[in-house]
Amino acid sequence: MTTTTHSPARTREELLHAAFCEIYRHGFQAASLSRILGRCACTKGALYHHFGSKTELGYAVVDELIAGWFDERWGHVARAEDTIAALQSAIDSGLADMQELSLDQGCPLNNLAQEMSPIDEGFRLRIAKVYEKWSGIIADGLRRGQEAGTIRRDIDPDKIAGFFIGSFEGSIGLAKNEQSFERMMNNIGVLMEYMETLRTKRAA
Amino acid sequence: MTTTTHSPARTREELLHAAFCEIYRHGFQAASLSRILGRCACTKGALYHHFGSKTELGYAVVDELIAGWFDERWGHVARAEDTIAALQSAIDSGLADMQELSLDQGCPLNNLAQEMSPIDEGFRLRIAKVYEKWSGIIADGLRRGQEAGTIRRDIDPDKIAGFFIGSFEGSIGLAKNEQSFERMMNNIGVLMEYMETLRTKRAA
DNA sequence: GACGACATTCATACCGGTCGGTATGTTGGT
DNA sequence: ACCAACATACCGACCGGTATGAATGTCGTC
Repeated sequence: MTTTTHSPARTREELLHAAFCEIYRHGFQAASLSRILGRCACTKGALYHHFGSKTELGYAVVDELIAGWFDERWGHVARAEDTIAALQSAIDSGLADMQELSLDQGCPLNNLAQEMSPIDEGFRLRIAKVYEKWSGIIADGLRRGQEAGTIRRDIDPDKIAGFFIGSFEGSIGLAKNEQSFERMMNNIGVLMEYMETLRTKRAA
Repeated sequence: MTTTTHSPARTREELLHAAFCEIYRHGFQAASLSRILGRCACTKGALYHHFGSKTELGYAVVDELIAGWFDERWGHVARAEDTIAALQSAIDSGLADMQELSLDQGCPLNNLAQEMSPIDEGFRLRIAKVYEKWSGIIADGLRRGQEAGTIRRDIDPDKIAGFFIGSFEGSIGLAKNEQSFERMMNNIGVLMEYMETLRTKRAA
């Protein structure tokens, strides 16, 4: 079991991580295999042993890395009693990452979505799956609130969930171009103020 | 003055248009000069006569094409009495374009912003200029409304303008990945409902 | 437990194609 | 004669992908 060199799974993970970094910085199309390999000290043989093509490597980054990070950040919303408060706490706890990463480079998922979804159906479907899960968590939470009487019944949870995600991603994208942390916080602040208006008077 | 072939200005415009189309479809980095040239039946000599590099060609697309289109669509908001109604009418009048273009390809400016702003300061500044003008028009309109008593005085026009643009672009981006016109209309609908809450009770 | 057959896990060298960019030639107007 | 406005041919660099071979276990057999 113990090997002097890397285990095969370890090499695969290193490739995935290196690929993600290059894709995050330059986009998928402009991320060259040689730079990815240089970043993790692997060779092309290792890459094409674990992945059939550059595209499949990109797919794996979405499925195995990015999708997991979204679960880490937003998963607890699914088990929270107060959905709106849970969204706020997810934002607050990710604030450090957002200041140092999202502000410069944006959201990895949104970057890929904007670049690849119109030209590669495989990327589009994989990205859509992540968005659907995220959206479903929020919508379900709002529905639970409606049943519990804490969220207004005259709003459509699916619409609101889509609006939240769209506004959230749009705010990161705008702030990234403006290089303004203040812009990002302002926009998210307005968004969360709006979310608060979805509570029933009884809940407030 | 009359020439049998193209005038120099005409050739330049054709290059700009072809470059925009390729950049819009594939992104700036993946837009190859050979495909751009094939699209407008020009040669590399013509391109490098009018533009110093591929990057300068891209800059010109932002400055001379995209910026102008934003003025066409949103410029009238600057002269409108009811800013929120003017935003709604700008959306309504652009609905056809949004259904056939934005839904598949997204917003040209936002696409470029997400791809290029982190890796090329020249792009970032040119794109920021367009966003600032757009944002300024909306914020100024809201300020006029505040002075006239039709817009609530407890809101910050600059914050709201940034939120509007972020949500708007985010909604287009989300709908583009989901390929759902309904998602886009839902999100913009929620956004405009929120904008309506910015009116004073007197104005409503 | 020694040994050979086999599969896994890579490393190296190389491929044709395309990239952005340039050097030089040609043409038409003034 | 001169210069703007191109057209053509060509360049080295780099791209994604492949062919081949070398280690390194893995496992059945005796």
